[in-house]
Amino acid sequence: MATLEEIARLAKVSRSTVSRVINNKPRVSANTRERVWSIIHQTDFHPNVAARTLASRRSHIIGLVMIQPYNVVTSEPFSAELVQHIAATCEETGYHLMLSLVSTSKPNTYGQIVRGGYLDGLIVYYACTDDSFVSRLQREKVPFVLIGHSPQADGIFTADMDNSTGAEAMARHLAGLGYTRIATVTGPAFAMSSRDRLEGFLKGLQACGLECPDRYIQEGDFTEGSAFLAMQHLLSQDPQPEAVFVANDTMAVGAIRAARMAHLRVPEDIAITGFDDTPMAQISEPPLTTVHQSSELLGRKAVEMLIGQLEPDRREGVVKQNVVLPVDLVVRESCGARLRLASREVKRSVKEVNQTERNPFTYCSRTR
Amino acid sequence: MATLEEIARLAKVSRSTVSRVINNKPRVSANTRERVWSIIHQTDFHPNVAARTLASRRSHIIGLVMIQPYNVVTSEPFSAELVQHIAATCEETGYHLMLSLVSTSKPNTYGQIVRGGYLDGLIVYYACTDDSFVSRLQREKVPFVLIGHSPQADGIFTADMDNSTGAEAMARHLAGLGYTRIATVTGPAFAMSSRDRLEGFLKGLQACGLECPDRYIQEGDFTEGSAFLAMQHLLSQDPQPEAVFVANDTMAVGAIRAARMAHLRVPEDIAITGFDDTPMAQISEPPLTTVHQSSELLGRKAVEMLIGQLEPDRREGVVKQNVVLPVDLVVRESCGARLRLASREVKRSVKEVNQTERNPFTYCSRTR
DNA sequence: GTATCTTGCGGGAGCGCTCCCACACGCTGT
DNA sequence: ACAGCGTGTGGGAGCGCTCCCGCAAGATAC
Repeated sequence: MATLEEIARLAKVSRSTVSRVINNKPRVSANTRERVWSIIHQTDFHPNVAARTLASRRSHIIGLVMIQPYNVVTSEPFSAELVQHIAATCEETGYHLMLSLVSTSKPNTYGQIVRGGYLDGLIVYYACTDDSFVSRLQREKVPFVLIGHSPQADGIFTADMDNSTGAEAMARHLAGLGYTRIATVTGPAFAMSSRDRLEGFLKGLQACGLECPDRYIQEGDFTEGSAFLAMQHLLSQDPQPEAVFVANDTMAVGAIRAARMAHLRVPEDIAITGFDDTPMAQISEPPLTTVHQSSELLGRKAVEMLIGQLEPDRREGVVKQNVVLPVDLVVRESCGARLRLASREVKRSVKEVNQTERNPFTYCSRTR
Repeated sequence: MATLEEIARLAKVSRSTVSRVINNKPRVSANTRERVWSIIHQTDFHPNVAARTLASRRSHIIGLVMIQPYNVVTSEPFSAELVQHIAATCEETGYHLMLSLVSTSKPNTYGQIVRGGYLDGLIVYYACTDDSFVSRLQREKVPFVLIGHSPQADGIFTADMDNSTGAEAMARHLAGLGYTRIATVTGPAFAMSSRDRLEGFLKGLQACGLECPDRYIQEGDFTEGSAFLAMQHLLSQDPQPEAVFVANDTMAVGAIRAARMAHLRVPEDIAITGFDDTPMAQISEPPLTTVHQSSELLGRKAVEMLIGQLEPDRREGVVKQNVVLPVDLVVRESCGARLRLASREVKRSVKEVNQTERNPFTYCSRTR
């Protein structure tokens, strides 16, 4: 494989000049520049990345760290899509993406990944609330962006979906339809997103003058099976809930299955809603009312924020440290209007609170 | 960040000795070895990867190349899982994984990815039948493993699921249940796996003395929507098929939806089967009879085969060039026994052909 | 006319490793 | 006694780049 030296020889210039041409640096005459490029193309020359990295201390590689087993790519379609979009955005911006699965069971991978010094920065997809990894990155001043957020988020860059507002919108939507006994199946407690969704949900209910007793709150782990069990618990309560906000689509499908098994019709006998708007939400029977979040937006934003740190002059506009991306409520058939209509106060409250929203969400009916 | 030099100074030895210790080379006294390791641990030293790569010409990074848009991670859960397992296996074997999405629209990424010379090898996840990328790798003698297979597969390493045998088993299973008018919704024609599945399906029918007229063969593109339309075409045929072999689970769900819309019950009025055994297959109503393939097995095998090429002495046993991994027929509720029983000849044929199988598949009833 | 600046280019010194060779030392064999 | 060998260690060259400095030649200023 060719080297800079060789290209220089062929173009009858020096190594330095070839380097300047390749890196688009000034102080090369148009003539020389063209001659060098032509040789480069002829020989299909690509500079050796290792040498370049060693000399310049920039690898143009960013690492995507996913904590295992929580972020198992496959466990939720949203993660899979996210990876996809992060990879695509990297490719577009001239970076390469290194995929690192960090196991919570053997945390020694930190050194391997970070200290080798060939990653320009990291995107950390960190569902957990524990954050020794994150605080270490912060201490060692490694450039990184956290997907999600952290309790002590001062000084770190984060990009997150607005889980809280999404859940809040859903609670208000259900209240607005006239449901009063509204339960929830949450995600696992260690996940920040679970907490946010629960918090938003409760806040939304409260804004509508409704309450959610503890027995109406069941924890799942984002898998279909866990929701099946959680739902059975909810259905055994007296009185039974009229609507259930399930913290993701996969689990919502499990909840529907449990409802069916108890001979309940959805949405006539019980309303069930999801979160994520995965393809499954459309296919499910009935199609799920859910909260749409854009993995593309999140992925792009995260990469953009990281590159903003790495290349200050490439930064477009002001970069916020903590970005929260808007979500959309998507109304489908899995919850219908209650026969008994919502009380006047609730309606007013729904309307009112919606108007004073910081992160405005749009109601859109996406049916297939 | 520390360097070898510094460690050497602290341990009162030379750079060379530290290097020998780190790389586990012989000719270092136990005493020195221990002293050096202790310093390394104390300082949390990790050798600079770029320098190492430059000097040794081995990066311990392998690239996973996925052709876009066909291999969109998200489009099928199987791909997402595969990526996951490849990444995990790399991590375990001391390699790192670089994720490269190659767009078919701008094929110039080849140089970027391969010619930079910092990838030890590639795993190419290449669903397409076109293979300019592959033949170029072969020409330039880049070590790689192809997931799937290629028409001119001589001299290249491939790992693939036994799509053909899986589809064949499914055809025989349906025939054995007494169905005679069996149709299929195929995957896109450009994908090798689509072709293999169709081929195996037809072969299986033939072995049972059944035929599949062209109008019973509809092409989909592995998405739910495409199968919905394809199924509507099939249902408009006269006579209607009694059973439909759909080339993946996602599409099978779409086919069921179309059947329902035509007021047909599954499996009573029409049997529908899938392929892949994704989580959806269990959740679907009714649960899908499908073909299980292990993304873990495939991912591990591919990495293993690549490392076998990169490090001949690490190779365990004989390495086959073209590995075909077995699949399992999984019987669930989406196809039942036909009222009219299978003819004696068909039964005999099913039994007979199953016994002479090269890649034995197991029948297992996985119900939830 | 000399002094100063600009533009275009070349050469040298690294970046932090690996790998080869040299060399000192203790051991065995004749 | 000395050659021959294996073992532990150090030093130098080099991997293929980038980046700094130096220098020639022309342009501009006084």
